[in-house]
Amino acid sequence: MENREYKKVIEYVKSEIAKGTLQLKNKLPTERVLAEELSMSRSSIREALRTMENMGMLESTQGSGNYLTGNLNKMFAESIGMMLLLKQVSYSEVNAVRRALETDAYVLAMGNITEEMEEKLKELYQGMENSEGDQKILKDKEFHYLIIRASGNKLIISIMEALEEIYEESVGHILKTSSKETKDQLMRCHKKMLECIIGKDEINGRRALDEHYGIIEGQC
Amino acid sequence: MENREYKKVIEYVKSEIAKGTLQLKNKLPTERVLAEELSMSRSSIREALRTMENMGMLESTQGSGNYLTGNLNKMFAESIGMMLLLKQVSYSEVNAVRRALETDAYVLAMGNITEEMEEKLKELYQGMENSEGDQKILKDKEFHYLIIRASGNKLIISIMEALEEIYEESVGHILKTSSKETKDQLMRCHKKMLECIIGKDEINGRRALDEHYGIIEGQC
DNA sequence: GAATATTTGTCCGTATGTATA
DNA sequence: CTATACATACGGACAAATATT
Repeated sequence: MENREYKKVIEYVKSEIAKGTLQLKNKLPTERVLAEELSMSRSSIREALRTMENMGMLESTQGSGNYLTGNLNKMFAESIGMMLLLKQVSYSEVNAVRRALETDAYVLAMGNITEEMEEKLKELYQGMENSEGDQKILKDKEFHYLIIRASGNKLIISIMEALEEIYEESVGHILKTSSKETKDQLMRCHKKMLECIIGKDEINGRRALDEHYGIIEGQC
Repeated sequence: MENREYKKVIEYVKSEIAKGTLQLKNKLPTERVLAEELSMSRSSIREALRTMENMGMLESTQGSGNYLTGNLNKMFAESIGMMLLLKQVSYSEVNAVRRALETDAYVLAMGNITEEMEEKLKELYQGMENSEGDQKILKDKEFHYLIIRASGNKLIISIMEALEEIYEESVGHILKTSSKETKDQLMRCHKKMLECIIGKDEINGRRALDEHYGIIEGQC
């Protein structure tokens, strides 16, 4: 069907946001009030509220009310996870998206990164070298995501954080099972990434990231 | 809340897909049967079905049933549209994601493109030169999306198609209101993109796309 | 084509758990 | 602690669209 009743509620919420009368963290009218105002049953209102909750638009708290939130990023993980489950896309294709976005983020980060961040990156890199197992994987992730966050592009950050959940087993597994040679290769990539972001060397930085993702791709 | 009843239904559907007992286009058990099997009320079942419908996982048809579909891409448009509405991300940031993904798609397309596609691209380019207004915008879009589809990466295609809806007014508007000089500049980019994809010249092809998006960005 | 059964769409009423004043 | 407001969940009823006989 196309003409769904519950879409009226979503349209209502959107218009209230557009008008400025509904803002983040604000409480929505109660279900009964919404039902009356929009001339719908509570059931239909609730179906709409559920979809919006699932989307990350709002959060419902029993006994209190429905509050506008803005956690839309979790939907990226849901959608792509479902696509993977239905085999509509492959892990390799998801990986290509990751590479494209992280490369872009890396270049953007080059222009934004502060000295504090550079120090933190060095710290994380050293941490990677001096640790093993889960600890190393954690430092690795922090290394990448510090750069991604430093890009300042909130959409890229959202998507990459969503994809992090999907990959945390898969890539983690790769890192655990790969040979020492592969691990050393990855460490050299990280070192180059670190050097190039400090030295603002975009070309070699891109190469390091490309090599990094090439190794990951090869282990899939 | 975290422990939502309706999530049981989503988990149920996911597990059926994983087991292979539920496939695309298949009909789900009726709402009443689901209610009985999962020991829930029909209302709760319906809330779950609605969220899944909204997600693009299934389609409900009155009098018939609920059928598993796989149109997850529409959720990308919804989520990003909502982020834009809430001003959590800017059009400029969305543009950066488009650039990153289209550039990746462009390079992938270089390796996949057939002679027929190249002919079609030439045709579209000529069509752009020889037309004006909405017709020109349409050819422009077709030109870009032929390349994107030629990339073969179904996730990139999904995301870009979702972003197309969001940008179709915004970019269309830019093309309508920009000066002749800007338009000529864009045409030169398209020409370079065409030449480089045929000549497998990745470096200059990337440059052409970068220039193209730089112009779009400048008009925002 | 018509009649009947099935299934989703919508609504209402009620009971319960939770948050808030 | 009490009372009120609110979301959560259930079950029943009827309408509307579809499928089946």
